[in-house]
Amino acid sequence: MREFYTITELTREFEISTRTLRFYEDEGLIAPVRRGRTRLFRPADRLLVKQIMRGKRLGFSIAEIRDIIQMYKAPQGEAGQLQKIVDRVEEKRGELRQKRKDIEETLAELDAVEEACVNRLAEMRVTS
Amino acid sequence: MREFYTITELTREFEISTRTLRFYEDEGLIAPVRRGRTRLFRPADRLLVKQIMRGKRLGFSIAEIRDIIQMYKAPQGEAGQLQKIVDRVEEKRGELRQKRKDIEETLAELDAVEEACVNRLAEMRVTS
DNA sequence: AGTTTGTTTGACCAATAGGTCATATATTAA
DNA sequence: TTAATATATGACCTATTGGTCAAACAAACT
Repeated sequence: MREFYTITELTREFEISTRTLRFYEDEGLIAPVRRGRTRLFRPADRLLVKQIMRGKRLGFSIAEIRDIIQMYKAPQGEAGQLQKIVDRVEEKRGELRQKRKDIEETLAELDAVEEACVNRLAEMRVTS
Repeated sequence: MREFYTITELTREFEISTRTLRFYEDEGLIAPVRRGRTRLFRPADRLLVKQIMRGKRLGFSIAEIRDIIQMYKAPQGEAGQLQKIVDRVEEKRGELRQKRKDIEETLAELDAVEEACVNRLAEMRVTS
C-alpha cells in the first residue's frame, strides 16, 4: 500500500476537483498531513474520501457525513457516551433501511415502465 | 378513495410546508386543480408527492425527480422515443443499484461500529 | 533559461431548495 | 360581528456545496 497520494491523484480517482477536497478539509472531514504547504493524503485519508463520496451518493449532507464518520472512529469514552453512539448507529440504520426500501420501490416502478415501453414497441411492430 | 386533499392535509401527511408544495408546483412536478384560487390535490397528485419525497430521501435533485416522473407517465410516442426512455430507465436503474450497494456497505460498517461499542461496554463491566 | 504541471490561498460567484414575512382573501365558529 | 383558521401571491432571504479566477510559488522537464 502506498504511503501518500497527491491531491491530483485523488481528484482523478474520485472524479472531483481540488476545490472539493479542500472544501472537505475546511469542513473537518479529512485532515491530510503537509510537506511544506503541500497536502499529502495517506491511505486513511483516501478511505475517508471514499466514505464521503458514498455518503454523497446516498444524499447525505456534509453535516450528516461528518456525523457518520465520527461514529466510525468512535469506540472510546465512558458507558454513557458509548450508549449514545449505539443509539445514533441504530438511528442511521433506520434511515438507511428506509432508503433501501425507497430504492426497491423505485426499481419496481422502473421495471413497470420498461415493460410498458417494450410492450408498446412490440405492439408497434405487429401493427405496422 | 377521497376525491381531493387540501394543501394542509398533504403538508401534515408528508411533513413538509405549503411553501414546499407550491415550490414543487412552480417546478412543474405537480399540477393540482383549482377551485377559485385554492389548490385541490387529487389522489394522483398525492401519489406524485409521495414519489417526490421518495426521490428526495434518495438524494435526487428536483431536476432528476422531474425526469423520473416523466418516465412514469411515458409509454407513448414513436419507436425512437420509446427506446430513449428504455435507455434512461436502464441508466437510472444503474444509479439505484449503486446506491443500494452503498447502503449495504454503510450498514456493514455501522454493524462493525455497534459491535465494537457493545464489546467495549462488556469489557467495562468485567473490568469494573 | 524557459515552460509545463501541480499546488497553495483567498476572494468572489452561483445554483438548489426551500424559509420567512407581508398583504390579502375566504370560510367557519363563537 | 368578530375572531380564528386556511389559503394565496410575491418579495426577499438563506444555507449548502462547491465553481471560478487571480496571484504566487515549486519542481521537473527540455
